[in-house]
Amino acid sequence: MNKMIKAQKGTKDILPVDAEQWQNLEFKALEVFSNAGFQEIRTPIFEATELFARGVGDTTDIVNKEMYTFEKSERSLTLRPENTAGVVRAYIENGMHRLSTPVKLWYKGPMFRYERPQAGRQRQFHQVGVEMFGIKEPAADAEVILLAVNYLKSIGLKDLDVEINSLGCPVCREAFRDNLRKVLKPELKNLCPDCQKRYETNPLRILDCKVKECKNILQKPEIQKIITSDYICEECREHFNDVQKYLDALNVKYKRNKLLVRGLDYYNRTVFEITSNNLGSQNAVCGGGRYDSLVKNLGGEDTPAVGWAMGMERLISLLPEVKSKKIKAYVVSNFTIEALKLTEELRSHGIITEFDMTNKKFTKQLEKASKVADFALILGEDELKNDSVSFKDLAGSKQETISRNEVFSRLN
RNA sequence: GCGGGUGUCGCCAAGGGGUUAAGGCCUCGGAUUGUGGUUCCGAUAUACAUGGGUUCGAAUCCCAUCAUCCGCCCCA
Repeated sequence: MNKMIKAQKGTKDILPVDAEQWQNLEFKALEVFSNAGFQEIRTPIFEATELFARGVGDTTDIVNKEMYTFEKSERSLTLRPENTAGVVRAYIENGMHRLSTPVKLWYKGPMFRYERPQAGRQRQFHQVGVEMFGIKEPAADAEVILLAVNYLKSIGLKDLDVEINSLGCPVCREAFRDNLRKVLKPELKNLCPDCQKRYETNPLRILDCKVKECKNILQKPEIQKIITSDYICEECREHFNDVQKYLDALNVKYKRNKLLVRGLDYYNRTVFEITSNNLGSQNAVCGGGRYDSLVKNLGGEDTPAVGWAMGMERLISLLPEVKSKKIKAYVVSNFTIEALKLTEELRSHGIITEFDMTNKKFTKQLEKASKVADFALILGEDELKNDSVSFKDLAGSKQETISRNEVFSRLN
């Protein structure tokens, strides 16, 4: 035998047994998002590397160490690690700011990140997500969060935890960042190496460091004072309060998590995450927030936006397994032409039908039928003479001979 | 990039140095000759991740590599 070629590390085949689950997730997405006025957009799987560097942010891990980048004709291209940047690019490039506001889009598809695979993490994985452009008001944040909750409900996931926070705007966040740096400076040497880097690149991320020493340092009163202070400015606070007011009115349960800091640079104001306790350490099924400056940063009109993405593999791992549907009817006959014709006729009536193509012995065909189908339709010499069919319920042992026409009503 | 666990047929597995490496499931073939789901027989024509080493002898002990899983980082 030749050497086996295997699926690459961190990639998986989605086999027929799983396909039904995937189809259901996709179908429900179409249904729920359309209902809320979101339209599907499909963007390319690879884009100019620069799009992600500028869009996602060049201090992020995603851009720094996780991108699948390759050169072709002296262009640097990258397999998309997420889809917000791509959707924003398409929004700008296609002049979608001229469409009536808001522009509401959703997408699904594979994303690629070069990381060590583990539970709930693959190198090729799938996300479903929504983006809404053109609305700066907090109602947009609330609608988008509600949509996430509704989608999860529609696929059968309830009781997940919604956490929200506000990162403030560039102005107030910068002030907070400076304060944080100031108060952390004396402890800089005692922070873990990662946090020492974060101190430079994104000090907010130090807040959710899991290293014990860092956690202890953060407990110091003078540091706590900064962390717990409501640093965001008046306008940002009002925005955030409204978001919460709307969510309350919509009966969306959430927790405020002051340490929630998302890893992508483009977020401002509202950020949120939806997590589950049943996922191991990769516990987020949904992450998102507002990104009011991204469209402008990527060369478009200044356009506020808010959106989220969910990891489809993680959703599926939370869902109970489904048994695949059985074949409805199995035609048992040694008259191949007649079996073919009856099968085709049943299928044209929308009945899932198979017949035995190998023309095996009667008992063998019936044995097969009992394994894969609900009903056997026996078409032998006698039945052919009378233009009838023997209709056998394979769950029990009832069998009766009925006319051809009756078959369809029995099976519907 | 860093830590830890695990690799025996398509799947689940037993065996922890000694002649043909159990068993179960699935699949396929056969027996019961127009009646299946039970039973019985048989097959899957060289399955111990790979490469070294120790040994008279290795699936079993050692080393390396690879794969996979779990955790860190980060994210969905």
